[in-house]
Amino acid sequence: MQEVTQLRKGAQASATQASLLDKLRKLVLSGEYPPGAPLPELFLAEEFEVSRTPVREALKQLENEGLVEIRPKVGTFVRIPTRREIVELFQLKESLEGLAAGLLAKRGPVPELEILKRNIEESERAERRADTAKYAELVHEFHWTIVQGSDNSKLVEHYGRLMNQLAYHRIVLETVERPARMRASIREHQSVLDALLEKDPVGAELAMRGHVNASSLAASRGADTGSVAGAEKEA
Amino acid sequence: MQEVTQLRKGAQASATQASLLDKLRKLVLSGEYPPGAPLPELFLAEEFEVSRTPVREALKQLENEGLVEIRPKVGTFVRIPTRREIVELFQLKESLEGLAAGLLAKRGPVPELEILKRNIEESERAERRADTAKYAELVHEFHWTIVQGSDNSKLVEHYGRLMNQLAYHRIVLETVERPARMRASIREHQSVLDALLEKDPVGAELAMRGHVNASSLAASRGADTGSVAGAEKEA
DNA sequence: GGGTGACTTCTTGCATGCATCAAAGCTACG
DNA sequence: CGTAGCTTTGATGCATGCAAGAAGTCACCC
Repeated sequence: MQEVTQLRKGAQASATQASLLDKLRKLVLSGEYPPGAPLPELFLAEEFEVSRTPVREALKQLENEGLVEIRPKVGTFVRIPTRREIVELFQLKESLEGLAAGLLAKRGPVPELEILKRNIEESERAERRADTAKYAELVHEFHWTIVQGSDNSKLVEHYGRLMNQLAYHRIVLETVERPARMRASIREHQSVLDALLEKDPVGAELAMRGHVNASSLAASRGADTGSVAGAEKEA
Repeated sequence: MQEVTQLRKGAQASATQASLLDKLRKLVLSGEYPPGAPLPELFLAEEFEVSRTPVREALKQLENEGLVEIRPKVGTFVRIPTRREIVELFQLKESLEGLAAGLLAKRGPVPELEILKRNIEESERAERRADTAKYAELVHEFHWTIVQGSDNSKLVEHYGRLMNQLAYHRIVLETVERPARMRASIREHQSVLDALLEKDPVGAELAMRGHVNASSLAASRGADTGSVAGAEKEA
């Protein structure tokens, strides 16, 4: 089957570049390559059946996104975010999501509000069923809906970068924070939505920030289970 | 220890690479290559006496920073930020600087406060002398001092990316907004500092946001210089 | 036995050749 | 005169060769 790919290599054209970056990002974010793991260009090149050049470019991009660290003449490694960085990112998250909520509130009646309403209803059902997986997915959707509803592409862009770096800790959030805070979290989502429906930007921003802050606190408290691999030691 | 690694991230990378990126960025930001101008790899390679490879990597980075646009198989061009993006970026700026001011206020007595105090004093002198160049520099310093004083490296990082994209409009701010708003702006700086001295995070954040917002309004009002090259055609 | 030095190996960094593709220009035809 | 299709051109995208540097290894000397 690979033969076909080989033969058609020319026809794939630009698909290579973007998809390679996506694949690599996914592998890093999913923990397939754990923090601290080396990512040799040649290895990846063979793995994905391309030459070192596109792999190299993808790695550079990932470095820029804060997901890997390139040490010149040494190698590329999956980055280990420090505890401090996590806290910093959560502070940013609070601010950006607050901004998003405020902007969305100013937009008046938009389809996003209906989506959020349904999201909360579904969340309540998931909570009653104790379906934490579904619940986690819904929470993720809720936050992204608000950010994208801000109608500010630059905000979405920065938020995306931020969330990529927090992707690891989303796992923590979903396994530690969620079960304990489900009820409270849903209530907070509801107050955000209430403020949005009343077109109250200040209220929406404050509600959102309060919610994110509460989640973050719970998350970083629970994050003391960290240190995935023993690669925490730095030279 | 990890801090050191962190800090070096931007600075390192085999002298050629980093300096090449800096040079290119500077040329784009300064307007040496105006918006819409093509940036052929080969041309730049000869210009800087390196091969296409490092040029290519630098351009990719600049694309990631939002300064250039790479159209596959066509070429790389200096990016023209749309009016809308400018507005979006100013919204982000307000939020991030507000966050920074709040965080700085929480930090208690730090050397930054003294720096800000002196900055305002100097600004007043510059204003009396009608020295707009010096004044512009001081304003820039004031804002950056607060952001860096937030002691949040991720915030600094995102803010830097943002300001790079606004670099063009800094010129507008400095030529249009400044002269008209000098007095008001200084007063606003003073109220930010007052809140900081009182360790009032909420007050500091609000003062900062009010100030940024006022500046942004003035700036976008004056920014009607848009549509530079004719490459604006949309599909 | 401990430490120092050169070496080996593995990795990246850069240069360059070739294939590919988008767009502009030209030709021929309706 | 206009337009469709072909050709030419110029740029990127990718592959690959080569050199340089950083770590770890091993032998050798004290």
